Amino acid sequence: MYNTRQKAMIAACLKAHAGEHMTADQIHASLLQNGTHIGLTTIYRELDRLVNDGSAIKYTGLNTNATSYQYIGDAKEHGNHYHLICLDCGQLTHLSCSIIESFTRHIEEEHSFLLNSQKTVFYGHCASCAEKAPAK
Amino acid sequence: MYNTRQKAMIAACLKAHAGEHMTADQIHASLLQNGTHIGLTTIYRELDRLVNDGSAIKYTGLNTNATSYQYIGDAKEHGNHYHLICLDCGQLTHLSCSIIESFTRHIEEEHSFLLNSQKTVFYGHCASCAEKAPAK
DNA sequence: ATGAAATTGAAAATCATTTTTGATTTCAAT
DNA sequence: ATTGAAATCAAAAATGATTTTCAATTTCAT
Repeated sequence: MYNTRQKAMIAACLKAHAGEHMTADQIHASLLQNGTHIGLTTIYRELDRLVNDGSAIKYTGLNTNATSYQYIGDAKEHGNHYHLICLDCGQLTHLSCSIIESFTRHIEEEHSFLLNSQKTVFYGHCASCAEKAPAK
Repeated sequence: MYNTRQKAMIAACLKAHAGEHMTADQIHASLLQNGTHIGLTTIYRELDRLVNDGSAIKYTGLNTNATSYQYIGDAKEHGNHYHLICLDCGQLTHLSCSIIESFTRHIEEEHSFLLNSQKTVFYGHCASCAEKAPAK
């Protein structure tokens, strides 16, 4: 795998926005603002690679219809943690808690299923959004 | 909301395939085989309604790129349960287990997040697929 | 039976993503 | 440094799932 300016820039852009998730288009636009033009095709290709690496998560079907991506750290360091996404505001929270291990183990031992923490995303409502919209 | 033949047939088709998930196209084709032609537009519209009702789940980004739907029971009876999907074979399992409540409560009390069991899907590997492909 | 409101569905539009293709870049070997 | 094969890039065209439009049809409360 060759190292290219494009790969570096795309990864850098995602890292720079580590708190948010971005669509391929947004990354494209953001890079343009910094004077760097990279083909959308390349951005899609590279995002796929980052997701496979485990360096980014891919979100489909959030409030919008466009797929978005978020940086979650270099391939190695992502321990066993999950992500919570608010269905209203889209805010993402990292869930790092000892309960994960016991839960994962239970699912594995009692239900014969190996959870994938990278592909699984918990959807729901964050505290502030849950207040606004009364329980349904 | 008016009752129509189309609504009935689409729901019936999903129920008839309760174990699997189907794309809009597959439903369209399946109905055709039974001699019923219903516009794709209508099928999409109706599927959205079923999902909002909580009578069906919508899956995006499984192995494929097409969205698929699965019947999960009438609006009322879907208690607090989750769904496990195997990333390899696509098999869906219902997770009804007391651990859900304690897990949900923990997330709510300790992490201020209200999980939505309809929107959240656990991805991973079922027992038989996990065997075939050694742990990665 | 009547008609307003809801629904249907064909055709056209949308739009994110993928494919194609040919040019360009990387980097290991010389 | 030069070379060249493998990898990568990116514009344009294609794809294909989903949505929108809108006129015709159907439902059901009155």
